Amino acid sequence: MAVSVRDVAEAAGVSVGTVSNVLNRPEKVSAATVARVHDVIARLGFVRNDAARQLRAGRSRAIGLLVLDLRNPFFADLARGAEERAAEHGLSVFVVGSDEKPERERAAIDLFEQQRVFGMLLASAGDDLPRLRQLQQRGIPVVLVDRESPDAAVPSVAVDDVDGGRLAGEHLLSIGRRRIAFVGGPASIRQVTDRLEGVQQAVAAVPDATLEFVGTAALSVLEGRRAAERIAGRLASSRPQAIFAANDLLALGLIQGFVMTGAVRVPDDIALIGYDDIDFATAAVVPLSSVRQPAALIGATAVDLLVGATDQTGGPAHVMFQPELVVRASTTG
Amino acid sequence: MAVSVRDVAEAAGVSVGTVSNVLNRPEKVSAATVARVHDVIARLGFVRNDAARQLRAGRSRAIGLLVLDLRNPFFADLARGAEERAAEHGLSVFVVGSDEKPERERAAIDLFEQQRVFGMLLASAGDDLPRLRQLQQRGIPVVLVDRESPDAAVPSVAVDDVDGGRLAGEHLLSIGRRRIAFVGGPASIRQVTDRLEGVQQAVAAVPDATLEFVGTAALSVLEGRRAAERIAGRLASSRPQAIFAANDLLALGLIQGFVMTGAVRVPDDIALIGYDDIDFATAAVVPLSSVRQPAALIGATAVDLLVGATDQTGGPAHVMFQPELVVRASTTG
DNA sequence: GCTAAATTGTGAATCGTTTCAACATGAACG
DNA sequence: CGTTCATGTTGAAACGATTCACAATTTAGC
Repeated sequence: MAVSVRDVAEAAGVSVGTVSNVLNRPEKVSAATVARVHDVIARLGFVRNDAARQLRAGRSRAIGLLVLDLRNPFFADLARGAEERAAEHGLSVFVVGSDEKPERERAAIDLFEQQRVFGMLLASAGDDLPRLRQLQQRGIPVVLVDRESPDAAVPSVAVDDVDGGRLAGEHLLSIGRRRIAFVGGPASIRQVTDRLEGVQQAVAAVPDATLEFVGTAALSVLEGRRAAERIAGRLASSRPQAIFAANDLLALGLIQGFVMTGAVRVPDDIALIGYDDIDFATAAVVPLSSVRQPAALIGATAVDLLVGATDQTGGPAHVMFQPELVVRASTTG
Repeated sequence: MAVSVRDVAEAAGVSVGTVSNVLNRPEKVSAATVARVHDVIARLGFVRNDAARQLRAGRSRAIGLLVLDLRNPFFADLARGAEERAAEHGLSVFVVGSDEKPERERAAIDLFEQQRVFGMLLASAGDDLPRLRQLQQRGIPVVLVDRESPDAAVPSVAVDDVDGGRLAGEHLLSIGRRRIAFVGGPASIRQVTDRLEGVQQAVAAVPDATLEFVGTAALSVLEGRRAAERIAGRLASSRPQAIFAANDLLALGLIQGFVMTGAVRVPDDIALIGYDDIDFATAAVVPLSSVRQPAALIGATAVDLLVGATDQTGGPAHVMFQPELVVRASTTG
């Protein structure tokens, strides 16, 4: 059906080896032959078959990127950063979202392995250390993204989420709030537990401050709205004075919910801070305070680590970025 | 290096053909052999090589999905809808963003072709009809997404953008505004021109109404903010009374810009409506009116068309959804 | 004019899986 | 006992690009 190197070779009156050389090492072939072969390629509409190249080469020219949630702008930015950097290395990126589900995560990693990807960037919850070691042993480089490596042998690029959580907590305390609530979940997600730990530390340092945990089923706008309804449904006196949401999607959902019920004013009744500083945080009803992470840079750096990890033989690298507090109206009051 | 069927066959004392049968048609193999082979597979850590399967099969089990902008939640939703439906068919989806750049679009399509994807879903600007015909001729099914097919032979699933534009325009006129502005661009993007055409029709139907075109370099939050600054910088009397933004990202940027400059109140001074009805529209400073498109459904339907297009031999299908007006505070006044 | 060296080009082997015609083996039947 | 059938299993061919040792041709050097 499709045109192959063999067809091209025949039509151009050369051997398949020469066609391959024209494609991959044109300097090894006389100018006249290169031109002739290219003519035939254009005329016949020859398109290289990646599967065959890859089979021969042993690995693919694509990177597998697994993210927690494609709909979260933070991960979209991260993916774009990775894509851009990968393109500079002549690689492409295969993005898959796990939707926070461990089984989808496993399925994606299996798929990547079957595809013999160049390497994997894992920005999802998974704690399957043995699996990661196994992948490395099988020669597939892995970089953990947006999460600190639990194992020194696995390179990682992350932002210090505990520190970010502390930053958020300290900020809420600094504006005089004492009854703090952390809204987030499920606890299987590392980012959630780290950020919670950070705010716990901050709260523990102030004698009369308390921390409440409000669980959610996911890190989505919808779940935020639900949490808001639950909180607004309580007696005003038992509501928290400030909320730290595990990410901006939740935080925006919370604002939405509070506005809809009308019972809670932000920041007067409850101050609110999110995490990630996505574009939409600025445009919210009440512009949202947040903890910023350099999403695109994280993605780009992860690709660099992956490429470096295969080139040089130095030990695995661990890059850690510092989160940055961004104060807006939702915590100004 | 890696374990192959040959290794498995040898270790299990069977032929490679039998190993393949165990993997693909276990009912053809005796239960004892199936069990033995599976044991060996687990022990040796055998992982199928997709490249080899694909080379043999002639095509990949992955769908290529090209979108205009990965960071736009509308496309993220669309991608998720496609991914989910594809999974039901045992297919995976390779999502690539073109960032509105024709050359990146071409590169992505070339990549898909080299990968011998199962089919392509194109939700990007491209008007390269000959290329599409060529792909079809070469046996690669193509479905145009979120854009009406300019060629009956190419199946498509879309929302009537002209109608959506008219809906938005009529709504702005119905609340008494007469000096309307359309903010969007570049004009190379079909969605932009279609929506513009729709609002033009609506405006043309009302004698004293006028339409102004305010161009942007991209459909992003940042570009929306810039446009807002330009508009807010004019004399109040020469500003439009209502704005229809080509999508919600732009609209949210406009709101952000207007709030920052403080010179323009929404909707009192300028009413504002966007397009796509992304999740964040509800949570905006001023909840944003919008024109809703069933993003996930569009993605899922596109996959169905692709799968159907290869199965049955009926003519190419064209699915058209109707957009829906969603009125919120940004146009209530 | 002859040899050594450089330049071009060749073609068979290879990657790992699937397919399929052919072959055992054993059971069922008359 | 010989034939037919069903059930399991085999092994070689194919998919298409790349590689690499080798061959053919040209150029350079003396």
